[in-house]
Amino acid sequence: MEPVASCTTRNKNNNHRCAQCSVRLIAFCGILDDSDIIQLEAISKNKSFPKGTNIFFQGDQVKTFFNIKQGSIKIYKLSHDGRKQIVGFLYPGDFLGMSDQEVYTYTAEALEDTQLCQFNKIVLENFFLKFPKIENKILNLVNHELAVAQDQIFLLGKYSARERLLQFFLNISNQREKLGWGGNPIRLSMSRTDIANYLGLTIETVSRTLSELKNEQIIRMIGTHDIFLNNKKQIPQYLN
Amino acid sequence: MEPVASCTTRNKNNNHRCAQCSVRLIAFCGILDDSDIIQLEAISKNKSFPKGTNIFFQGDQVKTFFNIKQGSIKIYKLSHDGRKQIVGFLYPGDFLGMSDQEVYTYTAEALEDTQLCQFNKIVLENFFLKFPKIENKILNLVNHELAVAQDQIFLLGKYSARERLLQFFLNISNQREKLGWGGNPIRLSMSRTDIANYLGLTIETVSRTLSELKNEQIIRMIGTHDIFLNNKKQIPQYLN
DNA sequence: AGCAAGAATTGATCTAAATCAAAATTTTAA
DNA sequence: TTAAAATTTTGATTTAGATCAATTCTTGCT
Repeated sequence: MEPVASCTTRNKNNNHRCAQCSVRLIAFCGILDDSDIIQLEAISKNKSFPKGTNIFFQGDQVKTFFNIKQGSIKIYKLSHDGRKQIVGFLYPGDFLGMSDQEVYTYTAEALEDTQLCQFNKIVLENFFLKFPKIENKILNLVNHELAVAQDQIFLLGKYSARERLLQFFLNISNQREKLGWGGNPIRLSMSRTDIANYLGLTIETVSRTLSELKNEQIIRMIGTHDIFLNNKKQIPQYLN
Repeated sequence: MEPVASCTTRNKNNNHRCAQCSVRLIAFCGILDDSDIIQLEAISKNKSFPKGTNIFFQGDQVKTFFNIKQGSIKIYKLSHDGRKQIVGFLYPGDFLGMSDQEVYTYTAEALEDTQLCQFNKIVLENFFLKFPKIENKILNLVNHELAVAQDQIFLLGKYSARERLLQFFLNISNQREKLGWGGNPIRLSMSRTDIANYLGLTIETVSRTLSELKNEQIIRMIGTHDIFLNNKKQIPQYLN
């Protein structure tokens, strides 16, 4: 085989990546059928972000949208005086980068090596005109993000430290199930510092509460980042 | 004049209510021009909700969407064990009733006598197909709601009681300015109980903190529901 | 106008989680 | 493989805001 043929083969495979994509069923692109998705593929680009790298910064001009294929991301806001608050964790299938302004309203950072599908904002917005279904699906996803944010407001306004952690684990577990990656253990891709920040607590409180939950056999841990929910069905009771 | 003519006149006026509507400039319908808005008018209905009445309940099937014309609304979630958390206040121009599910994920209640513009969900969704601009504008509004919710997460996660109240007043003040109803005083249409609930505090803490802010001349109050920000530009400093 | 009933304020005490401090464990890198 | 750095856990103490408890102030209502 000559190099050109090999290159063609590579491109061919690349041209079918959407059809084979593991998150297609839950991501916005899933609304398109096999024949239409080829057109979306043509305007998308694969991007890799190693652990700890920033995907964009709060205040940057919005020029690109992303679809998460693999990995996980934290999004956080900084206040004028430097306080930081994580406002969400994003997982495969989530859409990232839309804003109500011309600039991103938060910073996005990869929690582990992460694969994204990248779109130029203008190009994708023009694509909406051709396939309004996509815009509708994205509206759906944004509505879901809003519901998740409102749940987090409830958690921060009304839940105790123990309830916050249990709810957090339930959320991750449910998220994994949606991806077809259900069951125990749950891998926590974020540090204790990130968990504490997200839940409006300190690392000390998180650590102490985890120790309590372990003693009471409600959870079990392997190392520091893999967690078993011993009886998931029973956990909602502990939230009351 | 005979009654029929008078009735016709009334209908005529009614048919122009969108063109004259005070919130058109900021609401989703503002994206349509005078000739198109007549069609939107035809599928909309005026509704009045007296103070304290529910517009819909968490768990109800989503059958109608609303546009707020006048008044204000609180939206809140209830947990299984009866705890309540207000997740937002809505004002003229805001779009209400969309959900990521088949059912509303929160309850909506009028804080004062409130005028809404009502749409059947299915009918409006079909309207999107004819005027995709509208769906795009609503996507914008939902993105804004999401940004507001993320700001509230920051507030609950990182701000002290005093900062929460000051930020709350700034938000209302900015909201009023957007409506062209800027300047002091700000009318608080909600009770101390609602403010406290929304800010993740107790009424006692809200009351005490208000007294402090009054003593320090940062705010001034007329009665219990009208509030002056003595130096609005300076307030962001107190947030650090 | 007067008087309940609810809403808001003020005071005293308590407590969950924060902060300060140190030890143990895990990860990284040489 | 080991040592340094970083992360996590555990302990002692403090504190902002919650809770419990009266008053005071509004606001409908007859």
